[in-house]
Amino acid sequence: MPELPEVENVKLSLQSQGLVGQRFQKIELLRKNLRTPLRAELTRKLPGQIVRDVSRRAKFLLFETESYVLLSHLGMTGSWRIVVGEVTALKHDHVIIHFESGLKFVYNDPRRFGVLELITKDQLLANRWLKNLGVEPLSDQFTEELLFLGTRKRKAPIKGFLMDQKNVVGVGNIYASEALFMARVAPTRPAGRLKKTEAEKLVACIREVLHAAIAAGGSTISDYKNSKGEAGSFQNRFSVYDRKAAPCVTCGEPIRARVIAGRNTFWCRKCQR
DNA sequence: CTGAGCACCTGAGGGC
DNA sequence: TGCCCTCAGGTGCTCA
Repeated sequence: MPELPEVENVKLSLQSQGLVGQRFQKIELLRKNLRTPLRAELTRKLPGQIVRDVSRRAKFLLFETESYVLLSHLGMTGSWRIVVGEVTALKHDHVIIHFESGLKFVYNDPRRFGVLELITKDQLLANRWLKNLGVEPLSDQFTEELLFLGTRKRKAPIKGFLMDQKNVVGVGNIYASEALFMARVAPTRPAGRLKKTEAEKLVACIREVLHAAIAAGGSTISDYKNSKGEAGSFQNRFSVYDRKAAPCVTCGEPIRARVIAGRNTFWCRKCQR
């Protein structure tokens, strides 16, 4: 479900709904596992803690309290919703968090590829989910040098390089295709054959696509919603993603689709080289 | 080290 | 209507 723009919008909607400042009262675990075990320490350690900050690192949400950080990854189908008053349990609700204010915070995830883990603050850098993550694409650290030098001698397609979270984070299957289209680089191109000027262009296009998608509330293909239940609209502006055989928005050539780096990939063979 | 393929899981949609 | 197949926004593991 969610790439960087969607996770960023979940973060923003949670902030606007007043999650920061809420004090945990009770945590209900409705099952034992998501992708990893839901540890019972969640129910013991969080009560009494206050949410001090909600942030995002790569595709993870970080709920920070005085002593801990609650890490949440939405996998493909995870979602958080805030409920005022009684919770009507839905299918695939797995965790219900009660705050002292009466607000409820509910995690739903049909495929259960998500992750929810509590760590202490001093474990942040060493944490297994966070320690190997690459640079944030919207930060100053994501530069053309990094992309150019990082891709030298890489033979695999550039699209896979962009989706590998060890290199740059937050870019998934949708935005890799969209950014490559905007930069006019074919997703099949061996990463090491990227020219310097193209690396520069690609960095700018990744930023531009992600910013535009964030501003549009993310992309809702089937079920993505922010914590207020609002869908995104960037799917209406896809240039290539999920547009197999449809005319290229630039030249009219039918959009190609093929599995690259393990995922269905869309591009224009005329515009992208 | 790199890169490819598979695994995890449920549900939606298409073909028959 | 029902069955079977394929595919889906992610990512860690194993193997060559």
